[in-house]
Amino acid sequence: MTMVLRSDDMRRRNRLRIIQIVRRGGTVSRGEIAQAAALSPATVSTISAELIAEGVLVARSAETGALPGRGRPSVGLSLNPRFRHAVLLILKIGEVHVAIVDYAGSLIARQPFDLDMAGVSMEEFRRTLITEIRQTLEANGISAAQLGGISIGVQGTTDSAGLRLLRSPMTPHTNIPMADWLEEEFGAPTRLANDCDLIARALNWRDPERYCDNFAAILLAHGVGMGLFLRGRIINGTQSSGTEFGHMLHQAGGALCRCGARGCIEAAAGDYAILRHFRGDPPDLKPDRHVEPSEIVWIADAARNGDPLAIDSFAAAGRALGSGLAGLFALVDPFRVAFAGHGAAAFDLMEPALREVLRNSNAAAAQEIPIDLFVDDMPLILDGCGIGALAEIDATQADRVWETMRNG
Amino acid sequence: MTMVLRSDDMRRRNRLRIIQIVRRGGTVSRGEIAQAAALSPATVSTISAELIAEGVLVARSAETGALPGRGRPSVGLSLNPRFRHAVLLILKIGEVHVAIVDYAGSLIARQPFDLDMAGVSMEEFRRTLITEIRQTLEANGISAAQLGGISIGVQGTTDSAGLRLLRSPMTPHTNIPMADWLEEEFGAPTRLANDCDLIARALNWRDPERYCDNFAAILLAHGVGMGLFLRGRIINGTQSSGTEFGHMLHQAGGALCRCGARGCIEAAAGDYAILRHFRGDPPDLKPDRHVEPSEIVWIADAARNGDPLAIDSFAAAGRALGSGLAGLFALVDPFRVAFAGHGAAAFDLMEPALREVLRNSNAAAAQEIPIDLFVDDMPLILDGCGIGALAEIDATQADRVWETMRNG
DNA sequence: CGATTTTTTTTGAGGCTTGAATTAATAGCC
DNA sequence: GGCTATTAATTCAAGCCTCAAAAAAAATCG
Repeated sequence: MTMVLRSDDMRRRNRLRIIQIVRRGGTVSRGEIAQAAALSPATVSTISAELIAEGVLVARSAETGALPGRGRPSVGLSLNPRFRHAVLLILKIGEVHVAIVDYAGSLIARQPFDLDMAGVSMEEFRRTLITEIRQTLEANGISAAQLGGISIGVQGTTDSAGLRLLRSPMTPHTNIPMADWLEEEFGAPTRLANDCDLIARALNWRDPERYCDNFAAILLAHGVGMGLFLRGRIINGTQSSGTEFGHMLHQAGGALCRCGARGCIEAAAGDYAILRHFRGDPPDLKPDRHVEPSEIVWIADAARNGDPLAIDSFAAAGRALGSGLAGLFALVDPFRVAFAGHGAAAFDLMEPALREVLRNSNAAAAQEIPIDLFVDDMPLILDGCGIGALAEIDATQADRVWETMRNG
Repeated sequence: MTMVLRSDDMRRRNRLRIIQIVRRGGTVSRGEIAQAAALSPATVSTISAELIAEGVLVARSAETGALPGRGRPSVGLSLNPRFRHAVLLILKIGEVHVAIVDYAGSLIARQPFDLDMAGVSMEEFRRTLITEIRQTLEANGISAAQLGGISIGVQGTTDSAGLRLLRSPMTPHTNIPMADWLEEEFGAPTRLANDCDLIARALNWRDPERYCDNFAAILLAHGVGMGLFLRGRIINGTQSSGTEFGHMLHQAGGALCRCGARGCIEAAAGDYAILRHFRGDPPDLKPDRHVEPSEIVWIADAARNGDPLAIDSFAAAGRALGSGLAGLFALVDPFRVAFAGHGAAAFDLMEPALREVLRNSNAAAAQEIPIDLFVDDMPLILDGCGIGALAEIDATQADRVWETMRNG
């Protein structure tokens, strides 16, 4: 019979639920799963046997001893790290990181290499990516069959489906079909995501208590980006990914932004804006294409030593960020904010101005919002990228693989 | 056996799906339902028999003849209008509308009455509502058993759950537990919703093609509110309902708003703001508590006759609205906007300034957004309120009512 | 009036989940 | 060491649910 529709639907959901519980819990006994999933022990037993047979889960090999209890000891189930692997690709200005995570989420390889996307053709870019991924896979002995997916974190906007890089400060090329490239080459599902969204996802994964329903991750780097969660769901553009917080208007006719407009938040709070302000350059000076993070550190030091221009540079950045946040807080009430990226190292210099703007804003209680700092954004981006790739594989795996039912 | 968990879950979903298909389609045959729901005819037959036995659906009583085909004629199923009724309560400044809809969505009664919420105590307010609702129910012969729910549309913000009116321009009272009042009194589930959200919901219901994933409804009246859909879901505040578009900052240190802050969008685009501007009153003059819509019409006529101050009043309003929209468009890409309320009758006077602001904004293609006008907001609010109440009843009805299985 | 056509219902089978019973695996105690 | 108590996991029979196929129903057409 071909009845594979409604009934299997239930099974699919329960399989996925069990996988997710194990992913979240690390090592979980069947009984604990049953409780967490609100399923009967019988069902969990059946499904977990299936998942073990398919190689998705593994049962504890009888160590991890010293259990307190008296009766039959419970057997911990965990994700089989070797079931699948995912390739993570993090694109930054001038460099690319290739990483591999196993199915349990451990980073088993990470390889950065220089690549100036601005200076190469699309074809060259494509080939370089493929070569580097292939090399990393081979160096770690990952076969094509083991590759469950590729996840890419980028600066810039992608299409809604996460298949194309529409535009990015990293390159003058637009509408780059990166997912198609890699899916064709490696035969594994590939998705792009905005780096700020990945940071937000990583925070949500790492600390679901703190970063649950409503919060934003703001990346302070050369530009300014935001990943926004409202009511537990990530908010994206209607046509594209990412919320373009950095290009909301801060000041009409204000400083020149990388995007060509004037008065964007980024044009006051991005690295180049702080540097431009500190140098005393005119606000309509064309933004630098790249600023060494060390320069920002240097300006921050100057500010901490009392340099008035440096102090004012960061205050201006704080005001811009505050004004953008005030707008959002007016719209949807205040929420928790995490600042990430090397700019967060100078957040103490921006915070007074930012809080001042919030205090004077229309949103009640906006000045009270909790703010967290994560200076090193790379671990978060990798984390978020990995979570996304693995969740995708999990979803695939919810559909039962019939062929594994062959012999024994 | 008490096994009522997983298996029934599937049935519940399919019941709900069928009810929703009939609600959307009006009169639908079993075969059409099967196709729309991607269920087998057998399943639809079983479930619809159940629903008919429970009184949720009714089969066409064999008129509506003149079917073209040859074989057995299909039997149209439709919602049983008499299955349940819902009370709708629309609160406006100075007046309340009580309405009753039947289960099929027809408005079967509507009664406005004057009530100055600002001038009465909470207790008095409660009693008046209950009295009016009771009268309307009795006048239409609706028993308590037939009352499936109460839905309330309000200006102002409610809590996330839709149980309390947190604050509203209609009254100085705050945190009014309206849902508790009426649930206690009438024994029917009661929910509050912001009027702008209701307008957005109504548009989405009426024309799902046009108002589908991303759009906003902006209510132009004494104040300015917004109901926002992103990715097909309504966006609300993190602590409260409604997106407070009207209180986003338009101009730092600008005109005085009803909310006490300065420079809100509403303080330039609300009725009182237009009137204040036209009169030449200082922008920090305390806003009027009420402005007759006819005054706005009068000013609009003046503008159309060339009065420069009137023209400028509406231009200022258009600029404020444009600046708020530009901010949102920068954040999440441009989307379709519907303006509702009597202020929309003067939209032609605001549109040039609004489009001008968008044209100069950072959001690409923002000037191209389609804008629709709905001068009469009341039908939309009633519609949205009714849809919401009925959807709630549908969801309840998805759980099978066992007692109806008694005899025959 | 019977043949044809289209819709709906009935029937039997397969899947899924569940509570209860059963089996498995360990610690404690004499 | 052997027995009992205890807890975890599996097995089993039953109840739902959906589905495909067959049967029935209700028209039209010739």
